[in-house]
Amino acid sequence: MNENAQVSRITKAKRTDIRRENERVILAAAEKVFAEAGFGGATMQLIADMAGLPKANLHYYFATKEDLYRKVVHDIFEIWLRAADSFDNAPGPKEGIGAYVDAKMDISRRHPFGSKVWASEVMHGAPVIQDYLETTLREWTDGRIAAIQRWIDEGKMAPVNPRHLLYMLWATTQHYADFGHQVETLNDGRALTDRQWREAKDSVKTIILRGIGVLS
Amino acid sequence: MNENAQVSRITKAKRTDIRRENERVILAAAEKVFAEAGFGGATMQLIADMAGLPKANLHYYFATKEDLYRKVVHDIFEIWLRAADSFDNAPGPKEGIGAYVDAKMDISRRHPFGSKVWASEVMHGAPVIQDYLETTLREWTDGRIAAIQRWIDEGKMAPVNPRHLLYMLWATTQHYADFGHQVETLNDGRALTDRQWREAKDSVKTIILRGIGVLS
DNA sequence: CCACAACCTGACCAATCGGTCAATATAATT
DNA sequence: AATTATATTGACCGATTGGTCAGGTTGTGG
Repeated sequence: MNENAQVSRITKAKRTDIRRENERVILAAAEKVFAEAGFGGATMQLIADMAGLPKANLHYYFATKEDLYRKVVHDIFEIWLRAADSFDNAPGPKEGIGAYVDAKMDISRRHPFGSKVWASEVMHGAPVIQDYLETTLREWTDGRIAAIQRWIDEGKMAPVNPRHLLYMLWATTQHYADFGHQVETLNDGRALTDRQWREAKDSVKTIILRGIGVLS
Repeated sequence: MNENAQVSRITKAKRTDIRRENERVILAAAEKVFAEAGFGGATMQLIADMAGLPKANLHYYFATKEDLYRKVVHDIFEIWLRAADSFDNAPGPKEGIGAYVDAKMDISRRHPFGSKVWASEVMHGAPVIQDYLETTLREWTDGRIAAIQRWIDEGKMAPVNPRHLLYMLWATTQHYADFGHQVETLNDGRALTDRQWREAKDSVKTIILRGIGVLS
């Protein structure tokens, strides 16, 4: 019985793995195709080919193209939000904003497809994640604005408009993902090296931190 | 004969006007639809409806969907490049970069659709304007980098990486167009007022100019 | 007024799309 | 070994797409 239970657990895990692995492969392929072709330009056939599965199999795991897309957008939003943790529990703007830039730049480098999908979604009027913008993002933004305002009130940084500072952080860090192709083209068609990514990070942090008066 | 010539000139101008006016209407509709739906999601029928013309009429003026798209992208690129003039003939970084931010922010406000089409095009790997990136944009960028470097060498601004400063300028100013929907949602769903646009401009300029050491 | 060119458009077409389904194969349970 | 649940897939379908075209209308120069 013990043996049976053991086998049962193993094989049960195997079936779970099939589903999880296939969903993972499909989501990865979808993220890339949606990023490169947009929602309208992406086809289930293209995603299926990239995932190495028959198209009908995709519909077994994700009922519709929109369901699949929604999952992709949701996943990148989770990653995006998690980067916010760098902001919290920071003693001051230098550490908090510095760490946030680092985290967002790392996301741009490691999840360029997801970043593009998110950008594309917002650019087209956020048809499927409008509620996220109005609830979660709204609350997150209000919280950070309050934190920045507190730093200003405590004299830890120059009095700048916290909202526009946030927008500047988002825009600048996302640029390296969303406009990565342009950045690469202007870099002789080559992807940025480790050293170049470090220089980009440092440049962004230097200008912004000095811009808010926490660097000489 | 004089009368005939006069009439001829008028009527000839009228025919030219028909073409020019229809092309204008079609391009305006196309810019909006491409921006809101992406190239793949846009349909000739939707553009035709928005332009108030039969679909077949669109194909009379623009042979294919891609031709139409190409023209839209080309037009916004021209506007984008023209904003660069603000950069030139400036005595120093404070005036040059300040004027550039102003110009780019005005473009984001007045041509939000075009900005989105451009962003979308680059995000999807610049399938139709790759040559622009490699030639015109490349030369423009190299020129401005040299100009910024000259300012640095002359001690007119802090020594920052000119390339990443440029990227920051592009990203930040474009953000208000490309992510305009997000900005609007976080502004209680209302478009920015004149006053808010002015505040955005001032915030961006203050942070960046202080960031490069030309403001106390 | 005539002849020619430019402009307009409803009807149509092949291709492709997202999605369905019945039949089959594989894995898990008893 | 039999049964059930899950996973797989080729073939198919209605709907929509970009694009075509023949036949019409309108404007233009002689």
